[in-house]
This record gives sequence, structure tokens and C-alpha cells, in this order.
Amino acid sequence: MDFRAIEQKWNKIWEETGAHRFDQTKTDKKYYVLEMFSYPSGSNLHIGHWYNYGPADTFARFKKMQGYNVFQPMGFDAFGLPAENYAIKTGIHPKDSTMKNIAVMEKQLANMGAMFDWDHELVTCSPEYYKWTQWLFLKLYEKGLAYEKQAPVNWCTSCNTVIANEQVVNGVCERCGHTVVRKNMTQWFLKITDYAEELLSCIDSLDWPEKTKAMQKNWIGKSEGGEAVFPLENSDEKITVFTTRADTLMGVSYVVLAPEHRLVDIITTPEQKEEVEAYKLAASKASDVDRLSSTKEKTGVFTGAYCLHPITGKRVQVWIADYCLSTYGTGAVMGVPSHDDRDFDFANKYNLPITRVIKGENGNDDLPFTEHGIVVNSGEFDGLTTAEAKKAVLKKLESLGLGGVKINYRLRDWSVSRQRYWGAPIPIIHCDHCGAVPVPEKDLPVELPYDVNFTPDGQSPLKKCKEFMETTCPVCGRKALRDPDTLDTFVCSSWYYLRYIDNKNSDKPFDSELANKVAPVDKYIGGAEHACMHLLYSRFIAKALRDMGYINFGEPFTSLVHQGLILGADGEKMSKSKGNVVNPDSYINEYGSDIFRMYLMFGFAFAEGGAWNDDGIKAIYRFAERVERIVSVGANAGSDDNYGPAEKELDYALNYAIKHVTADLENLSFNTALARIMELVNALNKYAEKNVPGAFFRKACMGLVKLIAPFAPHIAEELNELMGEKGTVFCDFPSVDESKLVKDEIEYGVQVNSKIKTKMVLSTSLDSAQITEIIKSDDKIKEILDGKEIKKIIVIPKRLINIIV
RNA sequence: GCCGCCGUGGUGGAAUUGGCAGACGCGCCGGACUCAAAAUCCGGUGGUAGUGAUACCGUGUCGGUUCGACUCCGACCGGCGGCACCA
Repeated sequence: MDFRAIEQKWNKIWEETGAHRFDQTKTDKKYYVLEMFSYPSGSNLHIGHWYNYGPADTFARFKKMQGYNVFQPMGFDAFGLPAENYAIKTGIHPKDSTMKNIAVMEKQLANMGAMFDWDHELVTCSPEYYKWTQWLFLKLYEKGLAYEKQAPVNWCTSCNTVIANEQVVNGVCERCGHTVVRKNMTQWFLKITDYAEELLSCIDSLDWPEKTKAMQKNWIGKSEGGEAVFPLENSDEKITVFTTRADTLMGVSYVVLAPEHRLVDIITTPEQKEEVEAYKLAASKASDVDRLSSTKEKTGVFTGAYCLHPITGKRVQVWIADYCLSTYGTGAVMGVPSHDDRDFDFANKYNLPITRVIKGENGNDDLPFTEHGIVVNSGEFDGLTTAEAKKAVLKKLESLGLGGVKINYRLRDWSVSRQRYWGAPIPIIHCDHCGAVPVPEKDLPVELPYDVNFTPDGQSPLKKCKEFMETTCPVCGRKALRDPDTLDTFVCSSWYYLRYIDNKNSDKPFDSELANKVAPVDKYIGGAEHACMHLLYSRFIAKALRDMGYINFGEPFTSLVHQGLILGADGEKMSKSKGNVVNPDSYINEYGSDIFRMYLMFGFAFAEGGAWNDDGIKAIYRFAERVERIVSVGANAGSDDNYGPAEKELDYALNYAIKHVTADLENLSFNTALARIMELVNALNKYAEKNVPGAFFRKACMGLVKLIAPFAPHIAEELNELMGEKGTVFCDFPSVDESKLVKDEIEYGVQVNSKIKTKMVLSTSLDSAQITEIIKSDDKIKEILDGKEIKKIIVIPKRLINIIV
């Protein structure tokens, strides 16, 4: 059989019959299988695409055969930096290169033979799509979930432009390798922090990899503690600090503000001004690598100001230091050198007092002592444990009106402004009289102009495009300017699974009723690298859309699976520079796509991946040939419907395979599922060798064709036809007949003192007590025991017997 | 440093969640067919000792729980991923 030729034949038939079309009117038994969509890169589909989409399609086909109405769409995440950087390098417009790449990938994806419903395709850079991305932004703005503020951004000193966090690699620009510094710019943010608690608390209910859930939890970083207010001496201002160790409050020897803290300029004394200014300047210039290193020596400057301890009223020095981060908590911390490593270093360096207030319970007297213990030197709190003291101190602060319980999150609001060309324009108009004004919905989309000079020179490329920038204010009608920035591409991908459902709707982003029927996604399959970005953003947007009444669920992806990573043959990540990139095309040309995807599923543990090795691909090819040969025998089998012991044995093998393949596919355990199919093929061969194939053999072969169909869709269709069946093979996944798996007799492992000594075939109708009796009187057992006295017999039904002597 | 995952034959990987470790493949060895080779088919294949039935040892290391541990607990070693001055 020419596996490559039949691929074309069946791809054509599937297209003509609309085999992969999703019927939106039948959503009572729907199943939404989604693979993370592709970025349209210049080269052909790589191993990573195949390893994601091939097995995922196998799962989707399995669900379809089980009778689900399966929705499996595909599209392109088409905005983004690579196309723009490519344009800067070559002069080829991002739109042109992107559309060309999409055309190539569409063709390759179609040849893959996956059951994508191309009627529902979407491309995020098309105005029909980004119109609704802009709509989403406006709705978030209306709801108060989008706001503008000055914030530090990553500024590349060589490219003279802002770059995204993801583009900062080890503190330098990924494109040019030059230093990245922070710069304050006005940016749009989405208020993901409003949902911090819900994003955290809902995680446990999700059927997601534990690893991914843990990453999101860490990223959200809930921290339960309290705030303490230190009033300033000689001023009405107050410093509020956040702490998780309120029990150490009585050990405070100084307070630190972040260099960027609002109060720094207000409280610094004239004598300290010069030193403080110099320190602030140095801190703002420091690159992220320098500043964010925990091993760096602590530095800081005294502001000259004093504040008052909230409980004792004692004078406490106020310092600034860059180990205090302006972006976390209140941007101010209390310094307790005796019980914090950082504070200890700092206090030693600047000769600040160190007072022990926690005693270890087993006499550990070394400082700093960062563990929990018993409070000492703390007046009324002495003798309390750390846990008790935390509560007592915060209660006291609350009664004084100087603090109380507080929860903090590490999660920060999502910065979505990009000073880039190739993205969805932010639908805001800046008017001198009215401020930031949203573009009215009827004027969407704000189209991205084609003729733009996108060479980087420190300005947003759109800013230089007069025709784009100049407009009138929708409120007052006066001249106004558009926002020159574009949206982070993660905004585009945060809601795409909803647009797939209703991709041609020109009145709204999607029909809510329909979306509620088809979504959420039942099985989402894609890489693990998106744990704290795409997957978190999508959850946030779903909750926001739910709260605005557009959908009735808050979690977009009910069940999530990450495929592993296929590495180069050298065990390193594939990259052009390492020269270890494996091109799937040569294998597909030689063996066909069914063989290739089956090999990917058999040769690796799906969630693990591993180093590339093509030793097994020939074996899979031979396996497919064996399948074809045995199915041909089945197709030509006689009509004899004898059902004797040989048939019974084959029936067992068939149902055993059905049972396990079904369970394995459910778990996306493709390698073991294929192993069970191979066993069935071995059983069929064994039968055909010794018996004349008749009606039952034919039936078993048909079962094989059905079982293998999700794995090798084209081959299975061809074999189905060979068997004389009419119509497609993709229906009626076989269901197990448990009665065929009941055995009269079963082999037990017999252990003596937990070591396997012999085997014994026993009837399955015997209960444990009966088996115990048989063991006691069995001659062979007596021989093995050699006169030793039996103390106890443990019988594990259908498995083993352990005789303790 | 913190969080998470992982460690099984020559090799890719299994093991119904505490019950016969190594399923299914690859590779290798032997055989059949062949003048020969390829392809195909059959048999063997964790290690050590022994002609042999068999015995002992074996899931990173060391302990523990248990009739029984790849699986659970404790300590450690090694690898991968994420976060990292988060107060």
C-alpha cells in the first residue's frame, strides 16, 4: 500500500464530504478540543507542531468515534515581534510575510490530515478579528479594568526603544545584546490584580498539570501578613510597611523606603539631600541584572528623617535602599536585623542596632534567626509563639489605628502597551480637552495602516504616521491624536477560543448563547511555556467577560495537557545555530504523515518528549504493513462462523485491546495504546497461522481497523474500504464486552515469605478461604515449604498468594 | 535560596496507584527462507554463578513502615523546569 498516495485520496474525500465540519446545532454532546494556535513563521511545520497537533488530532478523532460532536479549529496568532524584526532586517512588510507564511502553513496543516474545521479558521492580524480584540479592550475600559498610568518599562539603550519583558534575556536586549534600563512611560494596564484571589482559589478545581498550577500559584504569590504604620516625626506623613513577620515588630531598628518611594523627596533633610539624590540616580540607572541580584551587597542611604515606632513610640531612622522594591507591598519595609538575612547584612554594614526578639525553642542563639520561636524583649508580647504574636501584634496595631491584617499578592497588573507596529492599535483617542477617550464601537476597527516606517528610533512607529494619528475627538469634535501604541499579542490570544466558535459574526465578537454551549474548551493541548502568561491571561479575561455577562463560565480551559519537548539528537533544544534541527518533511515524504505521527506517539511519552531518534520509525512502518497484511487476510476470510477455543482466545485479545486503548486514549497515553494494538496484531497473526480465518476473524480485523483509526486516519479509511465497508471509519468506536474478559482460570504467583517461588493456575470462582485451603493441601507447595510451618496465608484475588512461614 | 517534576536493562519506554519489575518496540544473538544479500518469519535476550533444574542480586544512594515498596515516609546525591532582595 502506498501510504502517501492514499493520504491525498482521503484528504480530498474528507474535504468533499465535509467530514470535519462542526455541527453547531448539536451541542448536547459536544467536545471542544483545542491546540494552541501557531505563530506563522517562515519555515515549514517543525517537529514541535507535529508533536502537538498529531497526537491531539488522534485524541479528537477518538472522541468523534465515541459519538461526540467534536469541534477542533485551527488558526494563527499572527501579530508579533518576529515579523516586525524580520521586516526591519529585510524590508519585507510584516503583513506580506505573515500572509505568505500563513498560506504555506495552511497547506501543510491540511496535508497533515488532521480534522481541523477550516470553516472556523481565524487570523488575529485580520481587521475582522482585531476589531473584536479592540472591542474587548473597550469593554474592559468601561468596566474599569483598563487604566493608564506612568510605569517603568524596559528600555533598550541601543535600539532606542521599549521592549517587552519577554524580550529581556538576562538583563540584556535579546535582539542586540545591549543593556536594558528602566524608564518611566505612560502605559495601559489591565487590572488582573482585581482577580488575584479568584485566579488563585479556582486553580485547584482545574484538571491541569500540577506543575502548571503550582507555577501560577507562585506567580500570583499570595502572602498573608499585615501592615504597620510608622508616623513621621515632625510631619503629618506616615510610612506604611507590609510584613509577614508582625511578631518581630518590637525588634525594628530602622525603616527602609524604596528609592522611588513617594515620600523620599518629602522627608529627606537638607543635609542628606545630595547623598540621597545621588543614590536615587544610581538606582534608576542600574540595569535589572545588577539590581535584581540577591547576592549583591546591600547598599542604602540615611534620609536624615525619623519615624516613630507604632507601639513603643521610639524614634526610628528612615533609610532608602534598593533592596526594597517599589513594586511590591507598600514600597517600604521595616528593618528587623535579628530575624531577617537582608536586614542583618544591612544593619551590620551601617552599624544599626540589632535586638533579638525571637528565641529558638532548642537554644539556637545565632543571628540572624529567621525561624519561628518564642517572643522575647517585646514587653506585653513576651512568651507568645510566633503564630500567636503575629495575631496579637496586628490586633494591637488595629486597635491603635496604625495597621492590621493585610494580604499581598506578587501578581502585578498586566502591561499591554507596546511601542510596536505589528499589533492591534489601542482604540483610544487622546484629546487635549477631554483626556483619554475610547473610540466609539461603531468606529471599530481602528485599522492598522499599511504604509508605516517601522525602523526603530525611539518612537512608536505609528506616531510617525500622520494619517493614522490625526483624528477628531469623539466627544468634543476637536482635533485629537490616536494612541500610538499597539496591544500586547497576548491580548489577542486571551479570547481566541471564543471567536473560533462564531468566527464570521460581524455584529459582535461571538454569540453568547452559542459560546456558552460550545465553550469552555474540554481539552486544551499545548506547550508548558505559557503557564504564567497566555494561560493566566485567558483565565482573567474569561472571568472579566463572565462578570460583564458575555459568557456564563469563568474558566476557559477545563482540562489542560502539555506535550513534552522534542529535542535534537544531541539532547539539546533544537536550534538553527546548533545545527540539530530535525525536518519532518523528509520523513513524511518517505513514509507518509500517518507513519510519522504514529512514530511520534509510540516513540515518546507524550507529556515527556525527549531527544530525537529515528531508529523506531522504520519499525512503525513495518507495523503498518503488518496491519495491512492481516487486515487483507480478514477481508478475504470465509463465512465460517465457528466459535471455539481459538476464537474465544482471540475475542479475549480483541476486548483486552479495546478496553485498554480506550482508557489510554482518554489519558492521552498514546504509546501504551499503540502497544496494546500491536499485541492485538500479534494475536491475529498467531490465530491466522493455526486456523482458517472465518467470520469471527473478520470481525476481529474490523475491530483492529477501528482501534487504529485515530492513530493512522488515512490508512484506516483505506483498510475500512478494503474490508468492504461503506462510508467513513470515523464512527462507532468499539466498546468493550467485559464478559469476554472473564477467565475461568487465572495464574497466581505464589510467594513464600514474599519471594516468588512458583505459579499456580486456579479457578476464578474460588474465594480467598478456598484458595487458602487448596494451598495448605497442595503437594507441590508442601514440597517447596519442606516441612516449614505455615503461619499465615495472604491471598490477593486474581494476583498472588503469599505464604508466611 | 524557594517551589514543582524526574532518576527503571545496551536503548525508547511500561507497571490497573502497595501485589509476579522490565508490557510494547528498537538493538543485539541464534535459526528458517536464499547461491548470497535485502525483505519477511520463528526463537532468545536485566546482571552474576552454574552443564543443569536453580540460586543470589537488581528500579540514583542510605535508612524506615509493611506479609509485600519502582510506588508510601525520612535523609542525601544527580538532572530538568519555574521563581528569585516579594519583606
